[in-house]
This record gives sequence, structure tokens and C-alpha cells, in this order.
Amino acid sequence: MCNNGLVPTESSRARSMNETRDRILDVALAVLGDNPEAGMGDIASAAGVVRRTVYGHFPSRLDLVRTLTERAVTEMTAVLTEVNASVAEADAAWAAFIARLWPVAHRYRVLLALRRGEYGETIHGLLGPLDELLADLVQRGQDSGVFAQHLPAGMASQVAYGVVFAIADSDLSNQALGSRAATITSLLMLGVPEARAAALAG
Amino acid sequence: MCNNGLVPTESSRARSMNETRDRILDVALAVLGDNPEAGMGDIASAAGVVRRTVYGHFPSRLDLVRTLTERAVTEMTAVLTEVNASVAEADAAWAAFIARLWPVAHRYRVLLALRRGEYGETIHGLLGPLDELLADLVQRGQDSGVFAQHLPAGMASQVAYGVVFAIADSDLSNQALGSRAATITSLLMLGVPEARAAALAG
DNA sequence: CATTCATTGCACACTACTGTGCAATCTACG
DNA sequence: CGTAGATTGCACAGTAGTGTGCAATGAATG
Repeated sequence: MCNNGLVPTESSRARSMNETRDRILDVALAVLGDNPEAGMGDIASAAGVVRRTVYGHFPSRLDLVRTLTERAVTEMTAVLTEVNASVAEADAAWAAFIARLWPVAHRYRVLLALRRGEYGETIHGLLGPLDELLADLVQRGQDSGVFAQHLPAGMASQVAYGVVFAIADSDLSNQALGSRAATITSLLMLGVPEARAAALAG
Repeated sequence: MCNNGLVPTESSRARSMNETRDRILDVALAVLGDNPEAGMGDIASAAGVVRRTVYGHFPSRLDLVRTLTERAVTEMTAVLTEVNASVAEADAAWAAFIARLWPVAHRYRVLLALRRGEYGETIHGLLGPLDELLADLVQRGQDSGVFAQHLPAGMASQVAYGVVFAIADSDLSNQALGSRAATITSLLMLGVPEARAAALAG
């Protein structure tokens, strides 16, 4: 063991193994993004690896999906908590969140489809904490009067960021325009006036 | 043949067969609404019939789904054309459409899930004409200035009525409130001011 | 060099469907 | 009553996936 105990200095072997693992995850995200029903074989092929190898890293399909979901939740939660801490007004915070969420949402667009069917329960469970944070933000906006109250906070937040993922899913070409469109659209449906929404979307 | 040639007077046999067929369709809508991945066996059981019988009425699973989709398109198109003919303003027409669409949307909520994966192409093709009508309505509203233009008409209509189906899907308890909430939410995201949206939603 | 270990290639069992074939059954109809 | 036809029950073939077992390979490691 030449490990210094602080930095997990990986042997070349372990590093190469982690690279394989990461590549599988990245490729899985892309492949499943195109076709949520793709099998382990499709993912393996796309990753330049054999199906058996994928099972070496992820014992089951559910493990792979869970890992992807955990990644997504970690990234998205980080963005939301950061925005929540630095932006006071709820509508401005929402706008900042969506703007920074956009690239992430596009990457993880597959989760929108995977939420239904088979893995729905697992994914839903993992997304729970994030859902609560979103609902809290919307609730805060509704309490301070910047958001309308035509929907209960929980449902409004779900539908609003569902819309973001939906636009991220259908937006194949222009990423920049999509971000602005998604921000404005979600703000509008939360009850923010058009002028204010356009201003917040930069 | 004691048929008078005008009304297709069915024999008791043919009537009973049509009842079976209709029951299968109704039950399939309910079962698939709860679990879009339910198999022919599940549908058959729920309809109080044997799997083989379902195949007697619908040669393949696709035939069943296609029939359900055609039903949905027929009903929804009828509502939309009727509203289009009787209501002038685009935002008012949209509100009237959603209000009358609501119960239908709830019944056919499964199509939202079925649009992705396997039958997506078929369903998409059948929904095509309806999608165009919706896009036309939104375009009309954008041209006359009652709808905002943050999204192209085609995408705006898709996302807006996707939201309606999403709310219909998650709304298990109160149908009446859901209709109003869905109307307001979709109007808001189309850029209609909150006051006007609330007024149009009755 | 000898060892360790990720990866490979192949075989296998298992599950869960779809769609078909066919004889048996029961019922409405003539 | 006799028959046509809808329905049933069961068997069967086919497909497509998941997950496992195991020997062979090849490269990094000590």
C-alpha cells in the first residue's frame, strides 16, 4: 500500500476501471436519453464493452438506473440549495435555478420517462428530497405573493419543472433559446406576470 | 334477415359481442391508465374474459391501442372543432376547450405515457391532425396578441396540453377543481394574464 | 517471472410477454 | 332439435430481455 491515506491514489488498474464505470454511466445516460427502453446490451455496445462487463459494475439494471438518478439528484440539489442561499426573492430564485438547471435537465431528460413504469417507485423515492425543496420554494413564492395559488405548491412545482424537462426533451437544436423559453414558461405557469418573467429570464 | 336496412338492428348475438368488445376497450383504458405496461392478460382478466378472447376482437396489442387512440382523437377533435366554431377569441376558445376536454383527458390519460416507447410512432401519427388544430389555435392567439410568443406555436400547444394531461394524471380526487386548475395553468403558460385567465376559467 | 484481476466470450436458466392453433363448450337463432 | 358462432382452456412456438457461471485472455503489478 503506497497510499498516503488522504488522497485515494488509484493504481492504474483501479483508475482504468473507474474510467470504464464512468463511461458506462455517461453512455447509459445518452442511450437511455434516446430510447428509455434500451437494454443492457445496447448500453454495453455503445460503451464499447460487453454486456457481461456492465453487470460486473452494476449487478442489475436497477442499480445502474439508481446510480444515474442519485447523480442527477446530487447535481440538481446542489444547484437548488446554492440558489436558495444566494437569491432572496422566490421568483428570481426560480429563474436562476431553471437557468442553471437547464443543461443538467437536458442530460438527465431520461428520468422524465423512467419515472413511469418499473423503476418509478425507486426514482420517485430518490427524487423525494428534491421535490420537497422545490415545493418549499414555490410555497415561499406563494406566501410572499409573487406566485399565484391556482395550484397547491406541491403540484405546481412538479408540473412546472416537469415542463422544463419536457422542453429539454423536445429541444434538440438550440440549447440557449431553450433555457430562456423554459425559464419564462415555468415562471408564467407559476403566475409571474409576463413582463417580470421576461426580465428575470434575462 | 329481419333487418330493415336502415338501422343496423343487431341480433342478440352480435349485440352481446359488441358489448364484450366495448367492455374490453373500456377496461383496457382503465387498466392501462393505472399501469401503461399492463399486458393483454391483465386486460382480459379485468374484463372478465380470457386472453384468447381479446385476441379474437383485436388481432394484436397494437390494434387495441390504435382503436383506443382513434376513439380519443375522435372525441377530442369533435370538442375542439365545435369550440373553434362557436368561440371567437383564441384565449376564450382555449379555456372552453380545456374545460370540455377535461373529463376526456382524464379518461385517456394513458396516451400521455403510451406516446413514448413502442407505439409512440403510431399514436403520434393518429394525434397529428389534432396537434395541428391545437397549434393553429395557439398561432391564432399569438397573432391576435392574446398569447405570448416565448415558445413557437407548435411547441407551446404541445406543452400546454401536455400539462393538462399531466394534471389529469395526478389528480385522483377532485375532478371539478382539477378542471379549473388545468384551465388556468395552461392559460398562464400561454401568456394570458392571471386576472383574465381566472375570469375565463369561470 | 508469477500473480492478480478486469475484461471477454459463450452458454445457460429464467421470466414474461405476444400471437396462433385447435378441440371443447355453451348459447342464441332458425 | 340442430347449427353457427362466440367464447373458453390449453398447448405451443417465438421473441426479447435479465442475470449467472465459468474458463480464457491480457495487461498491470509486485
